[in-house]
Amino acid sequence: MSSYHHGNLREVLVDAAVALGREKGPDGVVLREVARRSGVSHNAAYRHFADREELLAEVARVGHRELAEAMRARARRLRVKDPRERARKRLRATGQAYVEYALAEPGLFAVAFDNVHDLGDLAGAYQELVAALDECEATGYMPHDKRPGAELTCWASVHGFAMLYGRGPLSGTTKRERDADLARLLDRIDDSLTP
Amino acid sequence: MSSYHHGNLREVLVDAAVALGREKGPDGVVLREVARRSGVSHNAAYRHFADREELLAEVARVGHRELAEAMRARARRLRVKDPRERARKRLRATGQAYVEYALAEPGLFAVAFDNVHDLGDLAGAYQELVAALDECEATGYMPHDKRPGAELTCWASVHGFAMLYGRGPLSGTTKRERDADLARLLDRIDDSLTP
DNA sequence: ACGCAGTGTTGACGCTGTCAACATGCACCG
DNA sequence: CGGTGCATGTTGACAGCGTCAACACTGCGT
Repeated sequence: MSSYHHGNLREVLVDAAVALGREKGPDGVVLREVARRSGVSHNAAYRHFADREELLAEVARVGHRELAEAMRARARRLRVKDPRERARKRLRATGQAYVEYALAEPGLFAVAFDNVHDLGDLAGAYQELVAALDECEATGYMPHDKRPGAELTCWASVHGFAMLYGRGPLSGTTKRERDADLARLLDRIDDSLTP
Repeated sequence: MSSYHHGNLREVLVDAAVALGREKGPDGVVLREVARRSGVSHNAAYRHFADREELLAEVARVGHRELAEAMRARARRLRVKDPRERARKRLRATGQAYVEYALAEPGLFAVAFDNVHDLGDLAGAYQELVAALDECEATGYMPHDKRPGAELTCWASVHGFAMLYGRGPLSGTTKRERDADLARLLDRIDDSLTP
């Protein structure tokens, strides 16, 4: 054993906790299992986190970052010239990335949303949505009177979809059918924001 | 003690479990606490439920019923003559009742959605939504080409709203502001379903 | 009158989060 | 250079949880 004092135990613990969150969701992030996987005694984590809650919050932060990054990455890949068409596609891509992340990482997504209490925690993802909507308005794709509150309606639709198809009552749906349903949802969002 | 054999312990246990679910959500439904509140030893519940999961499923069923009933009650109160206007108001009322139940009973709502695996569990509430949409189509308020998949978009919007404003990142919002946001959401649903 | 199936109880096990007491080793101060 | 204090890791304990096995009571059908 190189050192009794670990050096970067905190980081190792967070990594293990994130792995557990990814695999099994919020209830899978168990302090003693995190310690086991980190090759350290139970209780070692208490030198770095006040309690389980605090470790979970750290895992949640990782989820928030990954979600925001997934949305940003998807927007960056857009190759459209026409400004209005670009704005439209960008809003769509934002929503699609949100749902796809939620379905690809159900465990982390659940942790991320169980441990969020104000909008600031989701600043990254939220600002990506705001930027997409701003572009829709700036290019004239969306009329000004539809702009207020548009974040909420878009977010709610997409978040609800992720919930219903993730661990929810529609989780049994085929991927094929789910994709079609998502496309339709995005169509309706378009309809609701354009004149 | 009137009788060693209780008679209707199962019912008593479910009631206690429902009360706990209402107060503290899914994690609050603790077998031993349910037994304590029912004035019975821990383990008594095992004569009526295979495990905690099975008791939780029963609590969830109560949530499903209450939700469906809240939606039905709201629809029944409608007093509108003009068929198209009636259909419009009914759809609105359905969504509003859904959100209001979720926010009024966050604990039970969470239990209900954590323990649902197929659409059949929510048959009551779902059929209320289907009926409202059918009426929209039948009266010509909604064009036929918008009908397919309309359940999903409506449900997703409203469910996402309930999540975000319930235990989610927007739970800090004023009731006043929340009501305004909900009204706007319902407006957008209207926009997306009408030509 | 009796025995048996249904229902409730007691006690145990291993798991969890958390607290208190103890051990270790690095960094700094004399 | 030698000691010491503080950060960090360990050990052991406790209560609470879900669950299993063994036991106890009770009333029903024969």
